[in-house]
Amino acid sequence: MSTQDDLATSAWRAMRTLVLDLHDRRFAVSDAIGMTYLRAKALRLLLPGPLPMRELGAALTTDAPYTTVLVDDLEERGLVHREVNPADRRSKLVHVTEAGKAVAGQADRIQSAPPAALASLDAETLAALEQTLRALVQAP
Amino acid sequence: MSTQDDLATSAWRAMRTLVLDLHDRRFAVSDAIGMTYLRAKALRLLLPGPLPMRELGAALTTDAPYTTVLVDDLEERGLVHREVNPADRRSKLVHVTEAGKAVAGQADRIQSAPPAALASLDAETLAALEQTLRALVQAP
DNA sequence: ATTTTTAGTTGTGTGCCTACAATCATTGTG
DNA sequence: CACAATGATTGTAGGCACACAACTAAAAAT
Repeated sequence: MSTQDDLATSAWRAMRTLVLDLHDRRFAVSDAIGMTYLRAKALRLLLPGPLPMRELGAALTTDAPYTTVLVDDLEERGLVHREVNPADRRSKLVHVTEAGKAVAGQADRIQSAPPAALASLDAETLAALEQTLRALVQAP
Repeated sequence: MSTQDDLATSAWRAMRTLVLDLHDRRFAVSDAIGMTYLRAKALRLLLPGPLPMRELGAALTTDAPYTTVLVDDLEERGLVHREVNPADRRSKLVHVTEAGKAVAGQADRIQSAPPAALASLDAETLAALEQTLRALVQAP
């Protein structure tokens, strides 16, 4: 049982090392698109559909005032626009513009490009890895 | 070939989601030990042995001036101390104190605790995952 | 021996993010 | 209707990390 825990810890440590140390893409992303990682994350979150300010802030773990600042900036860049929520005129829905989608896609392409060593695993190993990881993401 | 790339991208995305979104421990760490994640990282880097300021800064990707500020802070907290490098009296070796080791250990325990779903994988799947991830970390 | 290079420090300025208080408009509740 | 609660905004203050310039001390190069 101790071995099981040790293996899990080792696997988790390796995963963290890969993502945080060996292949951290945050610098590359903000460098390529000329804005901070948080702004890129906001655009990414808006891709599936518009969100009210409040929900966007919750997803970014930013408080309401800073969410306003952030969306102001994205709006000035033409990547996003606000619309009053017809269901509740207090709230505003944030939509991504076409330009915003382009930037989000660019950021996603950089972030999601797998490390060379991962891409060149043999087919079976890769398939098994992918399946296990996907299950872990889905897990409760 | 396209499938191989897709699998690699999917695996990489899942890994990033796990580490960055679902099980980000940076808040928990800095909250528990009362200092920023970067300071905790510095302590962790010094665990295997003392490092000159320059190498520590390189490992943290901080420039020389900020490395000084950072080590000043850790030294005031009693977690670290400087000694002139006997081999080159220009440079200083940063050592972790016993108190520093305790804090680093605490941080590491929080960071390295694997998610429940990972720890409860069946033995074969976990062993295969661990082996693959460890190979990826070692890869050039 | 003079010059150049390297390691570290001090000081200054700046950007991003966080936190909190106060305000306005709109919605829900007694 | 009066009142409280909610969504968003404006303003302010602070910490962390980053970047640049200038300086001291020691080592290396010529």
